[in-house]
Amino acid sequence: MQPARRITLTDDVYAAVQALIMDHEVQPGARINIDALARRLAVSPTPVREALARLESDGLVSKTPLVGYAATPLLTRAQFEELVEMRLVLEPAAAAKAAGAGLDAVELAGLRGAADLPGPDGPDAIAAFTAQDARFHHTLAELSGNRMLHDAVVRLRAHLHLFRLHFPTAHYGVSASEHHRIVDAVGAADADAAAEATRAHLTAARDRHLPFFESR
Amino acid sequence: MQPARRITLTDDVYAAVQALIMDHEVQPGARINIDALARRLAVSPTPVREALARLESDGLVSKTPLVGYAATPLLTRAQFEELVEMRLVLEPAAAAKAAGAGLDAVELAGLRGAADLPGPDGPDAIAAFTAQDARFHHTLAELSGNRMLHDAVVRLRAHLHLFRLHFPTAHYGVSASEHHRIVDAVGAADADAAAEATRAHLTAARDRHLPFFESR
DNA sequence: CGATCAAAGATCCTATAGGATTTGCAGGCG
DNA sequence: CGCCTGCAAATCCTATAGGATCTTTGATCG
Repeated sequence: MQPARRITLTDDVYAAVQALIMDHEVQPGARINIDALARRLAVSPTPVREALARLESDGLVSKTPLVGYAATPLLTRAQFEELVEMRLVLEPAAAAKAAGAGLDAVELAGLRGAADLPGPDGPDAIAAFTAQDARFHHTLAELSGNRMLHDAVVRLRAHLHLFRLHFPTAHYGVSASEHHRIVDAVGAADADAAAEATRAHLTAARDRHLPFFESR
Repeated sequence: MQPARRITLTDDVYAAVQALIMDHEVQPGARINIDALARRLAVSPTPVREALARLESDGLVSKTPLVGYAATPLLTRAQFEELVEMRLVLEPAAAAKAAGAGLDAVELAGLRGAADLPGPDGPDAIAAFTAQDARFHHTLAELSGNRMLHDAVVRLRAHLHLFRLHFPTAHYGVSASEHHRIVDAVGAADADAAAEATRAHLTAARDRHLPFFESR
């Protein structure tokens, strides 16, 4: 049995700062004061610095020497296109591998459960939607059986999450049916269909998000 | 003109530790003492700790709380297979995008120059071979025009480099012709041929490396 | 002879203090 | 009126010291 309690402050700080950025409590592009953050979290600057170094690798903050850290600015349209391209490379491949992996009933049920998305009711509907959508794509990547592939997908999700929360007009319910098409193909062990369904979902999602860039 | 002098110790330490691991001056799996490393590099533990945090994100070291850091152990056969799978997802896509990007003569010449590989003569022939091979795949990923794709490929190279140096029987000259097939396809702006040539190269390289696992 | 327990050593983790650098603003000059 | 120079404040960066934890070694008991 593990202690279940966090042992290192660094991990706590890492999670806290990640949440801060994800929830836009610190605006994109805003500078991050190490000392202030340390006081706010009631820890010393050292673990803060360590956590920020890890977050820099994840691309959530950027560091300029002798100046400080800053939250990564919002994605430009070009970067967004790159992100979609990258997802189109990774996620169809993950879906295909999951389809060919011979999943058992439990794994398939878990994926199917993650495919459903919450409706537009309730508080924090946007956050709930985003979290559940992330869970589905995470699970799909995990079921590919390739850990490196999974990690790469998770890495990208951070950026997408960041982007979406800032343009909160999510499209409830639209993605769910597309998700289920993917699940069905995976369940049928049809690798080509799974990849194709994933491609269709990603391009559709891309087109849904694209209008947000018109206003900038 | 840049100061050319080190601005942050952390970056220097990061590079130094990376080199230490890449050159196997610290054995895979060996523990890394923070204080000893700080003394060796003549810096304080703080920047060392910061650099190690970044290296952990890169997967070159692993941390166990209250115990310390350790160099990542050698790839198991399963992990090696995963790595190849991952490369088969990323690099053909990168080659295809490079082929469709309409490269100018300068860029194409740079890629062609990187495709040649040094012969088995001279000191540090293995290191030279590995470095040049890395440079080719690096350049190819960069010419895809997608920064995220490029970063992902670079991230994987670290692991492969680690693996190869430990099994130093490289296959000089074999890869070069395969490299040139890729360059030709990219130069002809034939995306499908570029992807296929890259796939062929990667699977061939995989088969060349596979025998090393028999003896373990 | 093997296993268990205890204590010493080493190491990591955290906190605090001082030096160096950048940034912002005020004042003077062209 | 605009631009530049100098100063002050804030911030980051580095170094050092102390507390907590794990690992290891040695001795003792079954």
